[in-house]
Amino acid sequence: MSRPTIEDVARIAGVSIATVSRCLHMPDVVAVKTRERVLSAVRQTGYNLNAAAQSLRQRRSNTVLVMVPDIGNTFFSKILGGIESEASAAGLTMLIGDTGRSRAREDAYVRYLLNGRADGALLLADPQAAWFDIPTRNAMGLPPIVAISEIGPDSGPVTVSIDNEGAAHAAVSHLIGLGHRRIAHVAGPDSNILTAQRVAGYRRALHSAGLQAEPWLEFPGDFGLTSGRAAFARFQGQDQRPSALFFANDEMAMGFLASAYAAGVRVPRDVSIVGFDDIHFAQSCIPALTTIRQPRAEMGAAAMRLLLEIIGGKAPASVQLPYELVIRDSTGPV
Amino acid sequence: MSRPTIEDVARIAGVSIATVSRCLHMPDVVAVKTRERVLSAVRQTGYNLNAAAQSLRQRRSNTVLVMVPDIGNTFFSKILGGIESEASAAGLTMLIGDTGRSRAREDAYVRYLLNGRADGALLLADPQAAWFDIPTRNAMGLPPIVAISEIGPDSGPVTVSIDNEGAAHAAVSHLIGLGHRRIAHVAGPDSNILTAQRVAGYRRALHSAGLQAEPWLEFPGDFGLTSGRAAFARFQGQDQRPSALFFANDEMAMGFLASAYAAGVRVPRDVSIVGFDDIHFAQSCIPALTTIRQPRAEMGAAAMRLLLEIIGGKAPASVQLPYELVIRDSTGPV
DNA sequence: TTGTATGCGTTATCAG
DNA sequence: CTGATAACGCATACAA
Repeated sequence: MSRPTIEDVARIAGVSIATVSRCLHMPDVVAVKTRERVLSAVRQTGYNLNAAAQSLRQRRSNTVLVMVPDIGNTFFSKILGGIESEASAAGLTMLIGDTGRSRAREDAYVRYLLNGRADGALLLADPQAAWFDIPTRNAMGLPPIVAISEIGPDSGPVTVSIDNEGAAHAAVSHLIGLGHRRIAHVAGPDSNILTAQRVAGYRRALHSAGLQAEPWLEFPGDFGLTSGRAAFARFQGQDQRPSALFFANDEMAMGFLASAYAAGVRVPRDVSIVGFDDIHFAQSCIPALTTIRQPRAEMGAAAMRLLLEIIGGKAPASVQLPYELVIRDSTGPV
Repeated sequence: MSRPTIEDVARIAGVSIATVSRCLHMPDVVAVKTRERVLSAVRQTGYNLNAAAQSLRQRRSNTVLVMVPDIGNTFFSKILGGIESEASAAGLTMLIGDTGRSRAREDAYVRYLLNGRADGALLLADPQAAWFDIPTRNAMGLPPIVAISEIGPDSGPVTVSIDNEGAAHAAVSHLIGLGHRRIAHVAGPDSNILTAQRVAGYRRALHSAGLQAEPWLEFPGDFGLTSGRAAFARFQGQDQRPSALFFANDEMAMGFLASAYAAGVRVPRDVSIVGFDDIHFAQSCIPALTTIRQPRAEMGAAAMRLLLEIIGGKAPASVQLPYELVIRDSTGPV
């Protein structure tokens, strides 16, 4: 048997479909007795609104799509929490699409958006394609997009971010303040816009202290555990070992910590470590990780609010939120 | 300006809307010249299908909804990967809904499903409500649901899981084999069905070895880092300290490890630790964590395949997948 | 190979 | 307060 429609309900309640619809959306405009009859018919049939029909008629879906590059990356979870709370407060359902940084999957979600299944989107990563060009989008009346964090300042879309360069500067300055002079940086992947910003902050901090930025102190990385382990191997192989390392994210720092521990290199006695992000596990690293906290829930919430404004016809400006240096046990004096 | 419709395309291409539709869905049935005219008109207008209209007409949405209890829990990411690959192979878009184990949010996603916005759902957690009662659902022609892992055997829905009791038994037997006799278990939350299964396996393993299951060796927990730390506090406060602990998940084990390290208690020298799940960070714990690996990608893929079968009208049986005891460095002889 | 016409289930407008 | 009816944009059966 097939799904009951509004018509089935109407017939059973002995009213017109218009009245049923009103009972569902503006209950107080219909007579109490009628309303009761209708609602009872709704229960009796197990009726549910057909979203496709509703959405076709109303020209909106009451859904936001959040495109995430990698759900497995714990960094994103709290952002999602912030988004969700704002979204549901506005009566929207938040749906997450995991692009896996794959072009094909990203395309699939973009199509989803273009097909009108979401009223707008939040983008948590550098898009693989340039489909999001804002002027074009707006001209065509397409659903708006707000980007979070991993996006360049000139990319077009409205953005929520922190001052990545400043944060990197603060992290490295903390190490310098502890007396470190030979400080390495383990960078993110070249393809990621954040990488350049954090490298720039690292270099600027060195310069501010009258230090040279040495190429051999800039380690490659890809945000993964393994590249943290690789960084340790490289660290250990060097004649002039750095006394401190600043990592472009926490996960790489954790990989380094694991390798260091196994090799008998102690943190912070032998080397100081600073991460970036303050992910959930940073507090339970051994030792607990000094890192840059991004206000993730706030970032998500702010982005969602921006999106709602845009949907509402306004044209808000991008937002920059404050970061925080969280000093734990992985950093110490030289 | 508003979104172009199929009619705009038809007008510009000088054909009927039926032909446009055919160009999009059955291109080879339309003359090459016509097709070219149409596709060019599509490009020119920037036309995109209206999913609501299509879905209303076709009575399906080509979408699967995956309900996750907590996106921040790294355990779920690989499951999602497995689901995604099967889903996209079948031409379906995978959408993730994060219920946050909240009844209200779960309801929102269930409504989403009931409203026909997804053709089926995958449930990665114990539902908060009993809305998923299968016989009722099928009778009403509602979208099918397949559950993964965290669900009781009699709950109704088709399920993909591992033998949790057997896995717990294997973990504890491993400890017993190493000579441990006083073995504690840090359990999951009572509300979670897995908790009882793993406790049962723990007890059975003790009994098999002629040991008593002592209530004071069963620690409460909630799957969070903090309850792992609490377990350490309790462990340290005991007169007769266990020589080994089996945790109902890796995250709690990690919390324990961090506290133990800080207190100078060494693993596995002073105490052996076994986790459950083999999450991403398990290999980078200090020391690397012995744990039970669940074939997460496979579980996701299997669940998706089951769902597709059900959507296709079949009535497949539940599936149980093999687990694996991964022995790393956190367990050693007494 | 193409066009015409109908209906998918709602919401909103307009009368009554 | 309630009912009839016209879109919404598309896919498809049927006719040409």
